[in-house]
Amino acid sequence: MIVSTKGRYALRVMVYLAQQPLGTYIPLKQVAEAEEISQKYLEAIMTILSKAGMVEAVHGKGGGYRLNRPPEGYTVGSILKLTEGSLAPVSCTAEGPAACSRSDCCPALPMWEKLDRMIDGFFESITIRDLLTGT
Amino acid sequence: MIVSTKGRYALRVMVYLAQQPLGTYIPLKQVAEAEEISQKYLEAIMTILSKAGMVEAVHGKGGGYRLNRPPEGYTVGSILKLTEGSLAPVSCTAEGPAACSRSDCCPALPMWEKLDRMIDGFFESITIRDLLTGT
DNA sequence: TATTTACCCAGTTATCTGGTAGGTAATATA
DNA sequence: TATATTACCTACCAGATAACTGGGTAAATA
Repeated sequence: MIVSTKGRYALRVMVYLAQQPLGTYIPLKQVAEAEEISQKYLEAIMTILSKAGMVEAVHGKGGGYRLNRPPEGYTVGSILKLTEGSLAPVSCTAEGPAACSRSDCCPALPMWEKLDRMIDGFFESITIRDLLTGT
Repeated sequence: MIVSTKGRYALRVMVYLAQQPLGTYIPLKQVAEAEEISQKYLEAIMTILSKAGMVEAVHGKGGGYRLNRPPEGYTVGSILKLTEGSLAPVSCTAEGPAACSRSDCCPALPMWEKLDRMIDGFFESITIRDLLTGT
């Protein structure tokens, strides 16, 4: 499994926020209820997105989260990489320092690298707007 | 991570067997030593491949494993599906009965399905021969 | 000051990964 | 026939990860 609930929840929140009136802050509680996701779990996810500058967060009453770019400004890849850490389908291509000792003679390595690039290209070619419009 | 060591070890064994003199049975011990893989762990993997008819196994002295098809007769996908169980990158497309309750309105589902088909097509288009020759 | 919100940290339960241990069954050779 | 060699079977285990939960603190507003 490449993408866990963490990344999928993040995408759902971004899509949800993209559907809200422009500029308004949406409290997490509302998102969690609408999307039927554990609010506590979402908190951790949103903090990641907030720290990375993907969303704007405002404390206190009337606060919450909102997007700071148009939906087409977010690629699915950028959100998943943040929340999942990596999208590498095999550890062979994921780790830099802890590289496989057989990497110089591994007959499968080129395949993994190709797959890696393919998956990255796939996710980078899709934006939140595409998810909204079903393109 | 889509592919764990289990699937990667299976591929390595198949490549190793493909490099041996035609028709000879190779004991697991030899494979494990040459590939530096835990023999006990490999046993479990080879039993899966053997039961599925991917390799021929012969007990006793002079026995071992050998391929029963030419290397181009094995797709990487067929081996990985056996050993990994599934290559689905998200649980959304993996489970049949335990399907997601939001699948009918999920804006991301088409994306997951497309990715699923892409990955499947990728692995099915590569054979053990391709790994051998580096094609 | 009280309430509402985001944010931080620690623990929990279940599942999966990558093994290990200790056998049994089948086959060949001496 | 005895012995060694091989595949195969069952069970267990330690560590990591996923997916939460609980109990706070900090910031902002009414």
